[in-house]
Amino acid sequence: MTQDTSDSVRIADLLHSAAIHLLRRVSRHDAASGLSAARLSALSVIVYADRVTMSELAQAEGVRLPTISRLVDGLERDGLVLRQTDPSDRRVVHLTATESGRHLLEEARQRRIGDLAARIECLPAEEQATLAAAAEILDGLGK
Amino acid sequence: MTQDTSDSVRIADLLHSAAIHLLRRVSRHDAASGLSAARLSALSVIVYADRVTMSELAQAEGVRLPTISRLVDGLERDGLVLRQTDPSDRRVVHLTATESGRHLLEEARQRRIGDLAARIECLPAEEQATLAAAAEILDGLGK
DNA sequence: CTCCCTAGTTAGCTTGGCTAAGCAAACTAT
DNA sequence: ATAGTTTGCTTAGCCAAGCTAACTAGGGAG
Repeated sequence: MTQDTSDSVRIADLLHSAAIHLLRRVSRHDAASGLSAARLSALSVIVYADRVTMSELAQAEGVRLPTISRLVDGLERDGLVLRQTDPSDRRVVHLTATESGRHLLEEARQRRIGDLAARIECLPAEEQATLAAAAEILDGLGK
Repeated sequence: MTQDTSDSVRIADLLHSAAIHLLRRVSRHDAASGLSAARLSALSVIVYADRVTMSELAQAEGVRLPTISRLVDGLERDGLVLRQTDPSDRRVVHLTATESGRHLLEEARQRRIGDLAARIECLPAEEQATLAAAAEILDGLGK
């Protein structure tokens, strides 16, 4: 029982630090996109959700509505996303990525994933399997 | 060969998204520290490195020197870190955390790890082992 | 001593975070 | 209906955090 707790704390610690290092590493390529970290992250949510409201995006980014509003101003000005007011409830604004937004994000994603995949490819098959299994478990953990 | 590549891309993709979700989740507790994300992250580097120069910190954070300089101004003003010029090369500034800085960081870390550990603890032992193994592999991957 | 390089800081800008206040659309209730 | 409330977003105004360019000061090479 006490053992269970200290084990999970140890694992949590390792995973936490691994996640930090992983993201620090892959995000070094993001500058090539020409977008700031905040905009790239918001664009990513919009692209993968296909359609989100301002409020949903704010919550996903862990940021307040006014922050998102200005961030989207920038993305819209750059032609990466579109605002569309919902006809059935004219208070809500839906966001969708433009073709150019999707394209830009896909390139950024490939740079990140490519870096990581190249290093994973050098691992023995067994370790690759462990990583894949762990990723699935973590996915479930997020509820 | 082609299979190897597409496998590692698939795994990279899963891990990347798992890392993002993991950090988004645990960082929700950071507001309780009273520090901004940038300051908390810088403090964490200083505490774990024990002693770093401004340049080292800038590189670790993926940010330019002037940004770090002002960030450290804030941390110093809050009594969380100390600047000390190196006597053997008076151009370089070493940073160390104060007791209060270390304490604040430790609390923030516990909030993050505690959240994660609690969820890991609910997993079957086998899945916990997989996570632990994966974390070790990822650690090695960062070189 | 002169020149240049390196480490940090300062200045001035833009972007990204916040709260408070505003506004219009959609509810609720009398 | 219409008065009041709630909801979703925007605007305004503040401060922190990012950048580049320009400066200061210490070290090293000649």
